[in-house]
Amino acid sequence: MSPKTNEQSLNERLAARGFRSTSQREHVYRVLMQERNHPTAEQVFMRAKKGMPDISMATVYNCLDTLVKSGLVREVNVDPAAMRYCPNMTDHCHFYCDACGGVFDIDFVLNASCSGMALPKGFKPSAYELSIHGACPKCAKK
Amino acid sequence: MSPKTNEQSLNERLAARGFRSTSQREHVYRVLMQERNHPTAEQVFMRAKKGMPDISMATVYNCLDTLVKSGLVREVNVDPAAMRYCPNMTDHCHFYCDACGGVFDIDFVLNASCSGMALPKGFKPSAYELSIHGACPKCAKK
DNA sequence: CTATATGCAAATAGTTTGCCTGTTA
DNA sequence: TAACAGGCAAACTATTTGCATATAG
Repeated sequence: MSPKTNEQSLNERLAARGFRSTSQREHVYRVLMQERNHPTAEQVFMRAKKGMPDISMATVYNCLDTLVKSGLVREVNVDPAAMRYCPNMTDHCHFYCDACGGVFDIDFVLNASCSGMALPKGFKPSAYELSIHGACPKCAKK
Repeated sequence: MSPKTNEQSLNERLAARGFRSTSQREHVYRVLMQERNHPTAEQVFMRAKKGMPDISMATVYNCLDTLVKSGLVREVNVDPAAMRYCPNMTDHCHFYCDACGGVFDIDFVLNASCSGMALPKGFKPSAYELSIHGACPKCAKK
């Protein structure tokens, strides 16, 4: 993925939902793509300020919301304290390390044989989120 | 399950973790068992006040925390806005209806063939939580 | 040009904390 | 009778809102 491809995809995606392309939205998206460790909104804010000192917290929340609505970013909710954001839109789930607090992407598709069999008639699922808690490889060694 | 069996189990469970049995804890647990629709802490508080008008919000949070630590109640985190609580400790996941906001228990066990295959070496899982978003039978009809 | 987005600060919601009093084992 | 738990109110954190200004299309 070249940066240019990402920018194009960003603009297209925003436009597709009727959102304007702004420097703040591009910047927040770039911040998320740069360091993909599932930052909280607060962490995104602090990183975003480095390259754009005048950006405000409210704008970061607005941008994140817009990016989520445009399908470019996904909300992750492993930690009850604060929402975390992830620009990886492929099917995957999240592993939350209870020892170090880290969040890891796990490639994993809940296929029909797993997810469909016990869902009672009438329920129409639109999204699955699987969170796994435990110890990451580094913490498990101790 | 008779009420007496539950009380015994409650006291035993609390004692097993070194917690005392108090009327507030028993009451909060009874509230959760009575109407199992995954209430928020606020909703538990309002229901608890009916039979115990002097109970405080902080005590409700304390009791919920104690019950969770005793393995009698589980935290459910489908809705980012507020934590929800569920006294159903059997293996199941939660279906969150985006239309009406309801939370439904779905009997579902993530068995080894589903959950184990893609987890990279080194990760030691301790708990899984699967949340499904979509429309419940009632809302899907519209 | 005009609808939409930003920046700021104040407001809100959920949850936690401190401190003193009450209760359990 | 200690250690633990509850009540109350204030504090804290994450997020949202209102409003005036700026900007994209």
